[in-house]
Amino acid sequence: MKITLRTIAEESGFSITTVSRALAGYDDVNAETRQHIIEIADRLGYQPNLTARHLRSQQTNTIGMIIPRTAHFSDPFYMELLSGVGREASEYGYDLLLSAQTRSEEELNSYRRIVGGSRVDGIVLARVLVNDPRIDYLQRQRYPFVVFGRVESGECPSVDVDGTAGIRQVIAHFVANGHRRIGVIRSSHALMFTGQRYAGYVQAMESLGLPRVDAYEVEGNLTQQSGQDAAARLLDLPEPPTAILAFNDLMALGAMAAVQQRGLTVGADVAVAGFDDISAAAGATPPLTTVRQPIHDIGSRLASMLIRQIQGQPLDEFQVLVKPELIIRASSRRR
Amino acid sequence: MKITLRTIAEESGFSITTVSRALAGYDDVNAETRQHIIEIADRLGYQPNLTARHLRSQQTNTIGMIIPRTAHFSDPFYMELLSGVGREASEYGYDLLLSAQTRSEEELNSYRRIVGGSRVDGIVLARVLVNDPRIDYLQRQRYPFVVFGRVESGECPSVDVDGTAGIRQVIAHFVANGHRRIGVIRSSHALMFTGQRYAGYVQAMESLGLPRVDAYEVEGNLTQQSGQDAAARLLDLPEPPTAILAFNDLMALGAMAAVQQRGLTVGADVAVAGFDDISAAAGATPPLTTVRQPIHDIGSRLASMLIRQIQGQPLDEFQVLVKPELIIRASSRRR
DNA sequence: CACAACGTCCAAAACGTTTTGGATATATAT
DNA sequence: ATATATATCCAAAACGTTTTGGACGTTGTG
Repeated sequence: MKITLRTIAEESGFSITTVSRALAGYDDVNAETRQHIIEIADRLGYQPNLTARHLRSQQTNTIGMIIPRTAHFSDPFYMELLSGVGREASEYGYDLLLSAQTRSEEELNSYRRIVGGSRVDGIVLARVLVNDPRIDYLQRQRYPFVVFGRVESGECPSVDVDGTAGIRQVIAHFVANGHRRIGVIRSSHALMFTGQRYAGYVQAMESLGLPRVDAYEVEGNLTQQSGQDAAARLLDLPEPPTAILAFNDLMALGAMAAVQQRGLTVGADVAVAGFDDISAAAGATPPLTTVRQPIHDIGSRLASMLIRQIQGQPLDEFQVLVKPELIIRASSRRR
Repeated sequence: MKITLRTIAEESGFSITTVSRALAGYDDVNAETRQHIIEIADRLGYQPNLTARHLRSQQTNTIGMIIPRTAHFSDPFYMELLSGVGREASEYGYDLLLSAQTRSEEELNSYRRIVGGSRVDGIVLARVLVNDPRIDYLQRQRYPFVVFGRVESGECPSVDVDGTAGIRQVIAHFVANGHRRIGVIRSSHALMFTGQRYAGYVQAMESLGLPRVDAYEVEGNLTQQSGQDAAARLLDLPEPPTAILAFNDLMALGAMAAVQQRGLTVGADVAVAGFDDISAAAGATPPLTTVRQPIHDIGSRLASMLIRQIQGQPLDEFQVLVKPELIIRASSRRR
């Protein structure tokens, strides 16, 4: 049988109100009464019904994250982000509600359902699109949210990594190692960060006086398989690139596989670099050169920004820009 | 302003009841009326308040997972499990509530809070302890739950991997490769699976006629660092083992680091093997020999068992035992 | 003595749903 | 004509909590 406030009220002879207030620590209840009530609550193992509390108080002490189906649930990027968000949320006593999409067209519906349904107090958004309907929606609803990435229009709290600077460093590193034919596996231009990283590529090539060859530019969808396919196309060119830069690590790992499949040696024959520094990057064979974004820390940061916002506290920084760090490993070093 | 059933009721001139029933698809509402109500609901962008619905219907369409603080939130084991559970839950239209512990003594309190507070409809449990208070609690509460692992007493739906058989295979593999001095980095005996894996070790050593040396047996706490420390102790012995078996991959990776730190070559000088086959295992240098448990699939399986149980459907299998597979990679191959 | 202040308590409303048990009017069967 | 079935609707209760606004008796102050 469920133990509710009513049970304790009946057991103790006081009203539901008094029981509630006694347990909540209000000071308009006699010390003895409180003692008595607490004792009964403990004995019966009372646990407040959180759903009822949430309904009444209109907040859930929960933050939400929606994982797009396109990203396959086990995408390490999301996993690391999740881990950072979850860790920090727990620090504030918040739970984390995860919702995964079955179909990507329905992604916005998920937001409507969760947000409109007051399931959570705020939302963490990642992988922003160029005209992201989710952001429009959340802004119109005046719903608390934070963004991993940059948002063109309007103000919203965000943490972003300077992808332009990151990619410039990679190209400079390639060129310093004597590479001139540089292939790039970029992501879809629908994604916000693609533009930034692509700008880094363009700037670096121009400032280093290298021509951009159309055939050296291919697109992947951020998965390892797509990286492998894209790299295969590059390597099949009559004059293939000697260095390949992928816009994320997963695609870079795929590219390494493609290189190795052709009997070439990553590093010696073809340099490969990625972006993210997911944990698999350091462990790869050979270890992958990459631009580190501290995803876990960014997740924590986002969670704390979101929760402060929910609680109406002022944010010390509104839009944070993190400098990424180039991590040079064997995948881009000539022997 | 919040759009509720009341708003639509006022706007349409019908009662809250009728609006609710119209939207829910009951057939005791006139077709025209329903049309009208749906039209208004769409126009206003009505989203049912899920908290209220949950309170009234006494179910949340959510399953829970509590991540112990001891496991560091980003433990790849939990991440893969999570990914499997989340994927399958979304297939059934369930969300996933994650709660992380700030302090491990409070873990049981978390269960009390979430379960007693009716926050979720059921719970997935992992890393079972030998006399696990969580299981006692959930059984007493008659709360739906499923377990990754084995439970000594009582019946509860579970999926487990035959750790005994897995470890036996590893030892047999070591011995077939000529190893006789085998070190083992085991986990705490407080964990249920430790007993099973340890039994595999004992059985294999006995059946192969090898003596068990106390000094070759050390304990770690499943983290990479502890594996490294434990392996260091083994390697510092006057007659160090030539093969090291860790009870999970993270510790095995730590052990590889310890071996390499001493200037020895993993595989050639010291063989290393782990258990789990987390994704980092294949990518490690050298790739790690390990016993694969299909964690992601097990997660999916658990989620579907749990949800069927919640929905009162019969389970086709109550206690599933998965045969693990030995994956031989370079970390245990002599050159 | 009157009045205010204080300490302790509680009934009722509210949060937004879903479900129960009819009410009412119309159509059909006897 | 009456009785019965059917179609459509709704008021009220319920889920379990928190908060509001005040009741009531006691104590202190002038």
